[in-house]
Amino acid sequence: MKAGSLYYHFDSKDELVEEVIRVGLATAVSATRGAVQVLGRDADPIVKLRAAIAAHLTTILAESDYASADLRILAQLPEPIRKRHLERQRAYGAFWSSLLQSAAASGRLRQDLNLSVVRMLLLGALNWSVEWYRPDGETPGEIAEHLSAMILDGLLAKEGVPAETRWFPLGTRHADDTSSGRREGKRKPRSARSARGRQTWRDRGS
Amino acid sequence: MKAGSLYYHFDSKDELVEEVIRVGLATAVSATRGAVQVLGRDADPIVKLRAAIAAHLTTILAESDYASADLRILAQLPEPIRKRHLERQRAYGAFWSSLLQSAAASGRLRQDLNLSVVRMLLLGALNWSVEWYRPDGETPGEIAEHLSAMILDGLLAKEGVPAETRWFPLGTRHADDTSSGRREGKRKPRSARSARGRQTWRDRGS
DNA sequence: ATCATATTCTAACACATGTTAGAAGCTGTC
DNA sequence: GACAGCTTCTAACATGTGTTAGAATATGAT
Repeated sequence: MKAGSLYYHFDSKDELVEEVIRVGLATAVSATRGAVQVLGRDADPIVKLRAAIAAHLTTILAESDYASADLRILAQLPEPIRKRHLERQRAYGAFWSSLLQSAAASGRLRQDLNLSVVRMLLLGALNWSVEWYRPDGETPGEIAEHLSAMILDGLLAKEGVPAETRWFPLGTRHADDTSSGRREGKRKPRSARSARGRQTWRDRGS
Repeated sequence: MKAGSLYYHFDSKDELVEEVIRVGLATAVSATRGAVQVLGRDADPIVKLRAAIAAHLTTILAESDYASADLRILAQLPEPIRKRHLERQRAYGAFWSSLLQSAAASGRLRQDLNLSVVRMLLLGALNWSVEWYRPDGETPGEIAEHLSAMILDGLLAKEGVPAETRWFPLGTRHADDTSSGRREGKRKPRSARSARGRQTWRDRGS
């Protein structure tokens, strides 16, 4: 299909984009909800969480290009589209919240964490995988197991853990490394350009 | 500065972009390395990890627009630039690997996880924060504490944990929800467009 | 085969974005 | 305050991208 043909189906490119991410989100929602639902109403909330993690990950990595497109472009969408989409995402976020809250209510989670932040970090670990996942590496299922292991063993309420390594304040900022080896490649010399021009700007990076 | 003036400093827009993400990466590297270095050679590897997490997060969220730009645009860079940048990132990845390996070598981490995957998931949770962080919510430091708590209490080697909730296979995919309520908004009717045209495409989303 | 309808293509257009040359405006030095 | 060198601006150009109308082609029913 050539570019122009698109306008038979959509009024504008933006409408197409919005539809793509809308379907992407819907696909992820459907897959994740479905994976949890088949477990039954009163399945272990932790098991539900694991299932949701695996389903979400599998969807964005292997099943839906729309879902991964969603994650990739969300940040640089035109404001009105972005706003509408964020609105749609709210329901999905609420679903994850409910998963976490159920787990918390069952007494299986530690009590000292803000579940909203936990949710964001959890979904972040999942979503960022579209940036590094390669089909020839670990499968989505294996990755999901890893994340579940990491996250849940941290979230599961447990006793008798040696609480030695406490939090540590931020270290001092260092100013090395910032301007790495200059690449003097094949630069066609240019009249008004001086080495100092570059230098000046670069210095702000440190 | 007007757009054209840029070309006094850079030969092309792509060169500017590459420089921005290069500085962004260098800033993150510098901050994180620095935060770990001030702890001294033989500080607790877990404490080092915590420091790295906090430093990385603070840099991308509050200190360097270049660093956050890096994360936001990396995915849709022109291939040659992207390739070079990935190459540069390798060293930073190796740094995180060494942090994890030190922790593992000290016997503080569980042995059943692939550290590469762990690293990716960890950095994913961190990096994705640029998508949702808002200055009026939790501070980068607080978020870092959350992530450290989640991640480390899962990673720290521990004994006597009731290993009840085991992994669960993916649930069946469901086909509901996918095409949510159609928005018949203010659509200017168009000659050749039929409802079925849209419908057809949409069906692929399920 | 024919026809109506659905879909795609062509070829132009408008508009946005990347780029350039040269003029103009700075800044610091003698 | 005049000069040289650095930096920015102006105003054009080139190229890329979003969009359109109408011609061309595919599809399915009769």
